[in-house]
Amino acid sequence: MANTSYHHGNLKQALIAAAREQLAEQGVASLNLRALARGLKVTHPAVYRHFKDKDALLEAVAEEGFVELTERLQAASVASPEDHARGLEHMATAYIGFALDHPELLQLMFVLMPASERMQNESLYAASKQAYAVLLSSVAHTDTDPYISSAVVWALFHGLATLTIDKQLEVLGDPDKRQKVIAQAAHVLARGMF
Amino acid sequence: MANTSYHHGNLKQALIAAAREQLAEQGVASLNLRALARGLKVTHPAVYRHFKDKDALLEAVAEEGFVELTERLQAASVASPEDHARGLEHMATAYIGFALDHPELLQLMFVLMPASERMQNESLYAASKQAYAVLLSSVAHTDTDPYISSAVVWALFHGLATLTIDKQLEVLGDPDKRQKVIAQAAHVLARGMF
DNA sequence: GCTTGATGTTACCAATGGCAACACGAGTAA
DNA sequence: TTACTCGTGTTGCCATTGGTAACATCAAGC
Repeated sequence: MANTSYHHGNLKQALIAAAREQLAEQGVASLNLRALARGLKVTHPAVYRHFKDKDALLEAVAEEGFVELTERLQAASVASPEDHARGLEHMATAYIGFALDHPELLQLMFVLMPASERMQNESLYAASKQAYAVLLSSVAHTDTDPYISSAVVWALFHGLATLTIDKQLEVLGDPDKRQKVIAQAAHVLARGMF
Repeated sequence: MANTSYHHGNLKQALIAAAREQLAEQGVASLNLRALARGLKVTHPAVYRHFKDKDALLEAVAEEGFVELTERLQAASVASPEDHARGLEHMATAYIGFALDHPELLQLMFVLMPASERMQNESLYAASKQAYAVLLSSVAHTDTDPYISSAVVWALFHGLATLTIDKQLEVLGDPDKRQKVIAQAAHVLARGMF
């Protein structure tokens, strides 16, 4: 369809893409539907033909985030299938790399939406489950309860990622030291669990 | 001063307290100045006599949060000064306890405000530093660079706390299993670092 | 060509953060 | 006592934003 016509043609996907852009550039606080619509040469109520409300659009964005996070974790986990310690480091690096590339998106995925809300959106919930599944399989060979181990791994990764975003620790600002922290984290996990 | 008079008497503190309440009960999304003011029998522009804007009020709330978190961590860290592994477990329990008691507050403290903004508020920044200092001192005796070690510890604690809030992991929903995860986390840290 | 359904537009509303001008009232000095 | 002043609260207003309802337009099938 030509975008010169009355109808946009692919407004739904365009909205998600535009939302990701504005999210990355201006943060979630200043993300508003009217600006999105304006950017797409459309009036703002048009959004409601494709999304129930603002949250629904954000959920679609978050879902894309989980898909991408899953891909990165997957790629990292198959990189060194033998060496578990190194595998953990690769996954940690992947997780934090995602956080560095898409800080606002990660916040949206985890914080902006209460988990209860996330679970009511079937496809979003499925996407988040898939990301978790990668981590779960990475500790499947451990002695201890994999659910407990995976919680520890996930928490450490997630904590590193969020602290990196928040710039809470100066250490994580310097890429060199950041990698040392990641290595240390992977080391600690490996020594503590395997 | 009597609260029957034209002037409220202690509006600033009352606002902070009311904000904490509304934060805990309804979440940050629906926290609005007009409702706060209404609850205190005051019109909403009165808020601006005590806080530059909404963010300034939220920063004051966050600061109280950091003070309380610091107290809890401090209490936990002095509980078993000899046994480092047990000390870590106590601190983790304290951190997650705080997250369970004040989930929305913790999110406000870390997520709602970009770190850059936090650092521009001197007393808020100082309060957050103090919380970190407790953790830093808890790994001071380690061989490895304390800044790197503390980053790992902080990340693991923070990750556990945020995942608990998000109810991301079912494991963390059951108090019994939650304690197992905490124990495992402390165990991993202790084995990996000491 | 006419109808129908999907998609966009126009016109509106309520809630909210914030600003400006004014009002009150307690303390101070004459 | 009177008058001045400053801190604090109020009234009235505005712009932005999410959301709804009624109408308009286009594409596709009959």
